[in-house]
Amino acid sequence: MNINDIAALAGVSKATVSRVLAESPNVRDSTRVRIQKIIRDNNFEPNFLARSLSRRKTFSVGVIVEEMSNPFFGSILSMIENVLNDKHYTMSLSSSNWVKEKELDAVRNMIRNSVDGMIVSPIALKSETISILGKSSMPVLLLNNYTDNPAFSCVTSDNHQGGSLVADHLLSLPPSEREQIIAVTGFKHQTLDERMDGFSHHIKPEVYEEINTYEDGLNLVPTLLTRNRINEIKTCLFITNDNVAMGVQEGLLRHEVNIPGDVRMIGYDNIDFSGRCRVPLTTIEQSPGEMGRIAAMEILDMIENPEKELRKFRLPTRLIIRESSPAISGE
Amino acid sequence: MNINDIAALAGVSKATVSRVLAESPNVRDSTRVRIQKIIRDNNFEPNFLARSLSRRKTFSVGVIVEEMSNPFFGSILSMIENVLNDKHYTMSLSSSNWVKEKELDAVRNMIRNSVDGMIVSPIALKSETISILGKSSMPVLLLNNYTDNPAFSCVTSDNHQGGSLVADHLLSLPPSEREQIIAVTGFKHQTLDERMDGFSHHIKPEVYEEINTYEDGLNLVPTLLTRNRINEIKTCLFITNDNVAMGVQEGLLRHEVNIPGDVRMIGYDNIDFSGRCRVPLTTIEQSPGEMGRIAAMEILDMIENPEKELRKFRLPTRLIIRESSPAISGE
DNA sequence: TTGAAAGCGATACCAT
DNA sequence: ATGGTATCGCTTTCAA
Repeated sequence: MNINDIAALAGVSKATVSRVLAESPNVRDSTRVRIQKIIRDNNFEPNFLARSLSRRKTFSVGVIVEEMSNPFFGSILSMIENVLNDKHYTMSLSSSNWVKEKELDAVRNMIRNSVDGMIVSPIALKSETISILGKSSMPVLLLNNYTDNPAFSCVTSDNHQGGSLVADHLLSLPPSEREQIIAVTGFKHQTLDERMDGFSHHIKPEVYEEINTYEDGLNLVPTLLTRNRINEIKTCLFITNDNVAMGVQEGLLRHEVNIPGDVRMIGYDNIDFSGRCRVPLTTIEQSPGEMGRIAAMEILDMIENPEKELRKFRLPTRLIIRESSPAISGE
Repeated sequence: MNINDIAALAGVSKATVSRVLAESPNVRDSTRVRIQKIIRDNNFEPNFLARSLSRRKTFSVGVIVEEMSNPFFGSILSMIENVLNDKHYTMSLSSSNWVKEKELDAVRNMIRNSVDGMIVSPIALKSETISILGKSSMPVLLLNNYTDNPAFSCVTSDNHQGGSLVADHLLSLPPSEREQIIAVTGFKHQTLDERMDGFSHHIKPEVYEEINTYEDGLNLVPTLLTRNRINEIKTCLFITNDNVAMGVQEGLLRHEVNIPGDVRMIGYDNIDFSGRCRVPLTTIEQSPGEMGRIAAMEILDMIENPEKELRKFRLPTRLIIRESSPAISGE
């Protein structure tokens, strides 16, 4: 069943049916109604491939994230999808799973599928992906990454500020509460670098890197005990990811380290469970939903106003104080 | 830049270029190599809209779930996407957010976009969505819902078995450990009905319904205390959803109810944090990743073998015993 | 091994 | 207000 069949049934040309489909006013009311009835009766749905090919517009937006089972991205994606759907756009979703070849394939695929624009959370900024996207004439918005490159709009959380909020919090404590400061972070990624950067501005912590998962966090604890003697020296732990922080907390509790008595902990992300774990976590809140909303609105704006100048958004973060590191006014 | 341009540059017809694109063997090696070089040099990517229109095949699968920020669906979606990508298919994703009109719109949209098949986790089985899908000739796989309707393949978790595993666990306890049994469940949905069904087969619990969120769980506790006197009568609580169970647990702990001393708790889902909360939760494990994997494999199989008969998968569940309701051999 | 030409299912311009 | 037709970019027969 296609537009020709409908035209034949209605005894008109397919041009007229097309006009009805496009809700053009240039159709006599009586014919419009007649055609609409035939369309409904036959459950006819226009073929968007053909329409897109002809219109050179797909009403679809490609979205690429590093991983989609991560609740942080889940919130972002959910919001992106809602906004796109409201505006009658479709979301085409891929995840790179942190491998650059997959990311590049995903980009190529979206180009081949003629998406109207892309929202990409790139693994890294120096990459073939970014260079291809930069050359393409397609509207591209970078999520979770900031670049000066004028080819891209950006929506990120202000990670630098987040890190410095943590530093401020620690510096507000009496020195006896922070005899030793240790930072735990994951693999090289702009977001984490910025968090560490903001944090290290006034503080020079010892740093553990490449601690990426809950299990990594759990396994780090023996090292912290023997190498850093955290049960003897009053320690503050800044962990740049709540999920990892959960692992560390579990490890500490298993070794009967008192939180926050012996060790203070500050995480990052404010995932649902950071407020619900054994010792609720002081952490930095981001706004994934808001990031998704702005990203989606912005890419649609870029698609519909190609000449508009690109914008860079940096969303503010907020320190959430909980039991794992309560506030103490520092005399 | 399109296939004609490439053809012109290579001094051949577009038919030949098309053959090269399709990796047809019927092209002289020398011309193939020459054309490939030109394609690469010009960063030419074939237009899949045109290809799909001509081939009547999009290599895309539509996926509709109730909500995507839910980690259960996150795991499913992530696996579906991986499998699809491996086979060079694309995932087009929508969420209904539990509203039927959105679900129906999503289905219509996917039909218009000529997806090769659909995986849908429907809000309900009696609905216009299902009736439209049933009539369509497109391969459709129902996720998280079982139906005898031969038009659909199904991939579900064996919720009935899950519920009865919980019942078996409780019945294995000495009667003094279960003076009172209460079930807490959410809104009407096949998965929850089946869990309750399997559970209630040998047990007739008092049931609280429409308890859907963490907060709902938290707020239920006062009622449990006053109405069911759970701090006086040794109570077993079956909560058909771990997230809600977390809320109930938090509420109980705030009221200084001892778990499992005064009240035993059993949840359902085995989400990441059910093993990490204050009193680790005895629960039923599903395999969302496995569900996603099977669903994706099956829909691809259906797409590529349209005549094959449809299958219904019911994945087994497993009882995970943790502190919130430890095992006791019931004398 | 290659090319010419007829689709695929819409849109949109130009007539009438 | 309506119809005829070229067009979007590619695939696929049929001939040569």
